[in-house]
Amino acid sequence: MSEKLFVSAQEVAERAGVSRSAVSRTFTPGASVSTETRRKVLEAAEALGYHVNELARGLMRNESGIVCLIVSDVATPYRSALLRELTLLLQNAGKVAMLINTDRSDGSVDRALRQAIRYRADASIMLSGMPDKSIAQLCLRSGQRLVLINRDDEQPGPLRINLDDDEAAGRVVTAFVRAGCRKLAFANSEAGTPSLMARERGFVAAANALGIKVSVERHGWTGYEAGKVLAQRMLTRTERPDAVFCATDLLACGFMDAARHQFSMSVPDQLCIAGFDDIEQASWSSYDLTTFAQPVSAIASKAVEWLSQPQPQPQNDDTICAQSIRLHAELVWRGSIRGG
Amino acid sequence: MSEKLFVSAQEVAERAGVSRSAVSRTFTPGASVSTETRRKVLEAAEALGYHVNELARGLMRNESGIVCLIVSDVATPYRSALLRELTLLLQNAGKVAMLINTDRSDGSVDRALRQAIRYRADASIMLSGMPDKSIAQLCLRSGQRLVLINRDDEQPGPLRINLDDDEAAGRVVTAFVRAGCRKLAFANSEAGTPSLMARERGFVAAANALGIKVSVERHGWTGYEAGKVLAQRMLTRTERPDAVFCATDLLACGFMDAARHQFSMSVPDQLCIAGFDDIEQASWSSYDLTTFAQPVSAIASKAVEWLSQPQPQPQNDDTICAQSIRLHAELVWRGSIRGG
DNA sequence: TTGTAAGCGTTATCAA
DNA sequence: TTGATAACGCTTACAA
Repeated sequence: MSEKLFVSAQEVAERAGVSRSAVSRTFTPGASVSTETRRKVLEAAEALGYHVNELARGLMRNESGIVCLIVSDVATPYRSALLRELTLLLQNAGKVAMLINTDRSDGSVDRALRQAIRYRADASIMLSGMPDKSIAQLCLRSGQRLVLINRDDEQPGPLRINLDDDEAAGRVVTAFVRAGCRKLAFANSEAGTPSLMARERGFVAAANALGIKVSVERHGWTGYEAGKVLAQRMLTRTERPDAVFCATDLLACGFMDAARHQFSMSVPDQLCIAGFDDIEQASWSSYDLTTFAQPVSAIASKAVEWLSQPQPQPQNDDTICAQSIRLHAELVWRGSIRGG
Repeated sequence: MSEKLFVSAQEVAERAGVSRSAVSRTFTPGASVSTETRRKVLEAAEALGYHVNELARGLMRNESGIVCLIVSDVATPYRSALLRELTLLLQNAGKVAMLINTDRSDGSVDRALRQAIRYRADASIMLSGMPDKSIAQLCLRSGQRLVLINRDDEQPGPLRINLDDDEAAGRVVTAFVRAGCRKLAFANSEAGTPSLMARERGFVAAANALGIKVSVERHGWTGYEAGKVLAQRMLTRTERPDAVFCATDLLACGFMDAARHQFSMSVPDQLCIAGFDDIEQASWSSYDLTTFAQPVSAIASKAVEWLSQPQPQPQNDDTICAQSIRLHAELVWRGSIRGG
């Protein structure tokens, strides 16, 4: 807006009595400047309140330092925890996070990626949604790196970080059975994201392998309220489950509250419950929920580490060095399953 | 990085058989282009996968479209809710959010603001911390706008959004007294931020006006665990309070859990509790907490609205059109105080 | 309505 | 080590 308000390297150079390139070099790590010129420049810069213009620098270097975080439901405990970790590590790596909110509307994710391209982000990290194949390819062709966290393995993108959801789900079955439960249930949302579905499949498969049938119910969008509704549905049946695995902690909290306060059931005596994510609330005394911990900091550091590496390889247009990382979700034992 | 990967307006112009300025105009709302040229340009752009370079555009226009959100403890329910609202509204206003995480270390906030300057952000919105006066002045002189949410009224910055914390605290006293409570307590953190202290002062003052003494305790950093510790301290005394106002919902949840599960007290029969923020968890059945709602969306829309206004006025260097907005925190009645 | 040309604040190249 | 000079990709007078 309006008249030249920010101080430019030119002005600093004039005041310090050096060339503008001397100023540039002073602020470029690893450039050769004599201590004397450096001192003069820094002094002038300080006095004038000069700060490098990253817009111009990014234009020249073809590297903006910006990393886009594409995410929906930022206010959700698990998402915000991951966000915290990512922004922290990005900052330490000398990058800066641009936050783009998506919703469930059509094209929301694509718009986010286009935004990332317009700002010439060095990379985009997707925590939610699935990008259209063509737009993702455009990102990659443009030299933008793409990281997909807990997204589909089918999705395009050079780095994919996933958990062992299905295998984890199997471990819950073991825990439930060991606690003497035989009437298992799985409470899911209708979101249908790959990780959610993998948990469901893994749970059902492991139970079936033991000759146990699982009643599955899906409702809403992975929130507390949906968990309550699911409980209302499953606990009003003639044959109540004696153990339920909820696809996320938020569902589990809602389920547990409904079971206790609306159906006067005691957890874990009459009903064992397990969740997934290990959000902060899972450890609160009122819930004391047995759950799987998302290795949030491991996820974040894998992602940022990968982004900080120079540039993997020459890039042949199509499958650009796709890489997949599978992390382990640790079971956190608490009081919502009998006989820990 | 490597060879020119992104498509430039130049290339689009060549393909479309027009000048580069025609391309520029096509992507500038309100510029004069004939429908025919526009069509040709859009076609070529689509085919080539062209996207305006906001870095270069920002350089020219002296307006980056970037708004920095400076915040600590992003993963906290209230903060992340505010963050959600802000990013959403900013996007709708055609801006983009840059997220900068601060911590309690010295200079953390100043570093964040310097980052904002380097990226030539149009504005910075501070949800946490207090900027050094000199760096804040630098922002303002540089033409960057500053919004302070729930910060000190003393702090520099042209737009300050605050709540009526002290007045709200007074209303809790009334509610407690009406419920028959006489032994009041206030549970605070050691953070000492202006809004927290205002709640404390308002509560104590209103109680004193009624001839009631308040026991005040401060501990930790406004989290669930701190609430538990505070409960342990205040409930092991010979004279237990019969009502406690916690400075935030997170403290209240911790306090309530400790009271119930460690001291077997019944809420609200033996102990009335109130909180502040109205985080999602406050409405969960296990807590059912009476609290004050932060008018999150009002806060966000006031901030973004103000940013979207052209540019208030000519700006005389020092106190640049400082403006203060005071919003009302509504009491949300739930079950943690008797006799709602 | 269109094209030409001059900047915006950097960094990179290349002599000196 | 230093200083000119040419990019980078865009917008915006100004002239046609």
